[in-house]
Amino acid sequence: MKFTKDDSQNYNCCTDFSDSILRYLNEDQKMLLEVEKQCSVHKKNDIVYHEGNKPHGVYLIEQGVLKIYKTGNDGREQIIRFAKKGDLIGFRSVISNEVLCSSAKVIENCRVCFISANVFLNFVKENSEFSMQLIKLSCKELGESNKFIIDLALKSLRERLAEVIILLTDTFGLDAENFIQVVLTREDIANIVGTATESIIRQLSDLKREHLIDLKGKRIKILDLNKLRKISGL
Amino acid sequence: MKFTKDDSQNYNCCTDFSDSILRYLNEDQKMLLEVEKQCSVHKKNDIVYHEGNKPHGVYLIEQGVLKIYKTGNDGREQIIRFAKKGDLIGFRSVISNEVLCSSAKVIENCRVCFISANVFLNFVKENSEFSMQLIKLSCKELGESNKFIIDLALKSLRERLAEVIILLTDTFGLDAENFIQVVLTREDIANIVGTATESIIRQLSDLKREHLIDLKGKRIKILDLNKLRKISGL
DNA sequence: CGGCTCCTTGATCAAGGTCAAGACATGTGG
DNA sequence: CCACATGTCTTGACCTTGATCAAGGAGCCG
Repeated sequence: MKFTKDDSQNYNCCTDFSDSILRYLNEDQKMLLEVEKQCSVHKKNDIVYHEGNKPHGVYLIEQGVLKIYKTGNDGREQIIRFAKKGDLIGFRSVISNEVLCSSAKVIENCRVCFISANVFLNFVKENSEFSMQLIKLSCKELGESNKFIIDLALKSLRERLAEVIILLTDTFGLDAENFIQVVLTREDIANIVGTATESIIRQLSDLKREHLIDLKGKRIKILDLNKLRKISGL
Repeated sequence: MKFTKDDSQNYNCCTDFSDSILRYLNEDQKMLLEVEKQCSVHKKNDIVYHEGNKPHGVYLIEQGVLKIYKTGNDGREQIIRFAKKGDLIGFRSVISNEVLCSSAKVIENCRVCFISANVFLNFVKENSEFSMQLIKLSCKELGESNKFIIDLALKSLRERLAEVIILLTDTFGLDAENFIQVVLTREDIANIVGTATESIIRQLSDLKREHLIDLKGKRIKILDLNKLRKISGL
């Protein structure tokens, strides 16, 4: 389990919360946060937190991409979702005061801002607007998780892969050439879709053969989003 | 879509909130609730709410059992969880102000207490203790949903069935003869586990042959909970 | 009794998992 | 810069799991 922490903590980061839930903190809380926050930098494959451990606090993603996943008994991992700039992670376990039920691993080098459990819980207790927004956030995530359950239970591999490609497109956007702006291994994709790496490779080349996507190494280029949407059953 | 509503609404029900999240309401709110609540009785197979509709409010289960499920494109349904006495359902959609993402159907005749969206949202806004508890509740459900995703993605049919039997035991308890105190069709069980009815029947008779459970009609008798736990991989 | 619904079993089949081998790419140390 | 090692991708062959289809049985109720 690798863990890298940059020494230069608490340099001037996280000063802009405008696109995160922290924008709902009041002025006093924002000032407190400036003092209490602990920023750090993590490299690809670093593990920011690991399931089974006690949560020490929450993390706001300043920059970069992480995967949030759980590991099964046989070691296979299932990716639950991704976190990127502006996302708050780790609050579920802090709120419900349970051990962490998932791990967070860096996919693209990132900068995160740590807020200790105490400080965070006080923010929630003392600020009804913030707590309302946090309920909304957890309800939104709950809705997404429930949708995920349906997908896994009721959809075929092909349908799920099409849906994941759309999800990645929505989450990370496309560049000028219509490539999805994130680089994942085939194994990562398999671990989102919930299948074997080889199966993903076969399904991807099917989609390429049908001219719905194109493949350049690990990068995926979107050719026909509408047909993908149709396949995914949305 | 059947829907039965007893005429005798608002008879003396729901006076005891001691085992539900509504116990965190303050005295004023409890009084308001007495005026605002709308109680009703629903028979087996009634649909209390249906996915895709706008949510009008939340429901507290006074008595009985419901299944919370989603329907796939091909009509197959996936049960997400059950609700019983003391459970609050429908709040996710009310909070995030989206259409209902699941349906609720009666499995055992039940009495529910309806609280309109407006009244409920005011409860949340005005009472920080209540809102804190609601965050906890939704985080707890989020944790369970995430666990469900792993099960579906990483576990075999046999493992999942063992886990569901344990879940049913924990949720509904055992009677004096060790029968699980809920009656589900084989199809219902299949729709929790996420598989076909016939597959469930085969797996159930395997477990019976191994003397881990016994079957009397629809009723399931627990013979060896420890081995079931072992199989489920918990 | 006849008409439901639900359960059960057997036969067959397809989707996707697993294993093995090779290709390609990337990175590292000498 | 090369040689090597490592990680990832790809393909083919094969096999297992569980889905589907079909038919019959059991229980229940008007």
